[in-house]
Amino acid sequence: MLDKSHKHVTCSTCVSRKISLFGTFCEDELKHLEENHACSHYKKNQSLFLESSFPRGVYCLNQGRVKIFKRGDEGKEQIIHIAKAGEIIGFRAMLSGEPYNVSAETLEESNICFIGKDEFLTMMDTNPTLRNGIIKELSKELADRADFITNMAQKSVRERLAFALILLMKVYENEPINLSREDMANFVGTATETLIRLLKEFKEEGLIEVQTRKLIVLDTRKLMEIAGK
Amino acid sequence: MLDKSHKHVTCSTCVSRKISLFGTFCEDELKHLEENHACSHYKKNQSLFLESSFPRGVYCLNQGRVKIFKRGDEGKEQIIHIAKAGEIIGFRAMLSGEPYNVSAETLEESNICFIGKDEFLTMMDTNPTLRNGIIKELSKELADRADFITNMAQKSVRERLAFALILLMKVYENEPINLSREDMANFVGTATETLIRLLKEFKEEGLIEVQTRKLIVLDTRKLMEIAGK
DNA sequence: CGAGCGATTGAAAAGACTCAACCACCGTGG
DNA sequence: CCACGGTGGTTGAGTCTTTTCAATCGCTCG
Repeated sequence: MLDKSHKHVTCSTCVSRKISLFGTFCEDELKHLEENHACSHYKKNQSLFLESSFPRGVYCLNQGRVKIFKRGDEGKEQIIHIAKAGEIIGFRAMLSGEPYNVSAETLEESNICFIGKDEFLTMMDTNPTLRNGIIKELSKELADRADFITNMAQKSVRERLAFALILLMKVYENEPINLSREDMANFVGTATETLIRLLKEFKEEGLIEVQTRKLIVLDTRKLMEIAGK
Repeated sequence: MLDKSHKHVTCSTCVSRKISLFGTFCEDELKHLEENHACSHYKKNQSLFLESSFPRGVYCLNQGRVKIFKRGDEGKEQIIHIAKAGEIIGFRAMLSGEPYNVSAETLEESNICFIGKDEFLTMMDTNPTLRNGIIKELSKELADRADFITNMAQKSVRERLAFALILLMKVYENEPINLSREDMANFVGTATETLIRLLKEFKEEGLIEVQTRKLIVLDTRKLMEIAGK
């Protein structure tokens, strides 16, 4: 595993380059970024940052998946988002000037680069495209969260699970969805037992296929119907 | 009411000036803004914009209160936010480049100024303070919504109501909270009947005082305890 | 004064949660 | 190589919260 932890990804070839906010960087900017970031390997279930601590920079997820969550009163996690390769993590708190409001933890082995606060803010100041990209990103997420709130408030657990599975398909792209039942329950916002019972129903209805932890969606259309609008 | 509708508020004296994102504007900017906005009077329950329509500018709430909400599958409203005097409304969708994801409607008579899209975007481009203020605002709201989601997912209706009342105290400042039971239920995310029963409990416990529609919080501390962290 | 809408109450049903027990798989150490 | 322990997954039963539906009340506005 040590060799993996030293795996070096140049910013020019990094996935985030293609997908993310850094997509429009020119050669010079890339070179600069290259020199000012630290890439490291994370094991499964490693923490990137904790709620209420102070941001020192942003994380660029090159490979792997990361859950963004918040703990409720009784310590139960509510997963707000699951980030996949190419996403930049943790810039919201940094831009708000407040401590983190959520925690982030890897769901699997991951390669993640760290870009310091000053570095990132300077880039934002000097690169209007990046800046606008970030503003757009923030606004879109705000819209997503309004949807999330409405779903939570008005949909049944069954509907929310169907919705969550559709979201998870995008997170896992062509791979099977691979999440612990507890994490999945904490994403849907329900008890683990309830989640398991509903997965069983979906399986019996032929909507999904389950192998232990792994889960494949068979009938997206039907799931969408269940999920509602 | 016609005279009211012609009430003219200069940008220099507008409440939004003091509170909002425009707080740092210099004389020139204010003069410019003054010339390029349209101020109008809204009656109660008038719509500012509808979900899925396209933004043409932003609204500056000078006087009154506005609910920002989204309709779920069955048409039930989920209130995401209640804006009070001084807030700027509707810039998220404008910045995301997508149609509105929520609707906005006055809860009472209001004075609201409209600033066109180009106008607003130009201001953002030329005024870094405004720009940073907006970025900060977006980030903070994102954090608030993560809290909102977690509350919805994990708290009981009773806890959520307590929490909502505390938020509403801030929205209504020193005035009594004045919302229809239905709106309040749609803010808390519950059925109207459930909301009414819980309000009755709170009244019996001496936490609030109720006069028909109007509601005064008597024991904030206790409510906070009920609301939890 | 009457219509109508919002507020309120009651009763029953449904959905989801909790708790407790049990199972199955996996890696470890003997 | 196998027994062991532990974690995560699963099931069942009972309980509680919340919703739903139906009916009533009461105020306000024509």
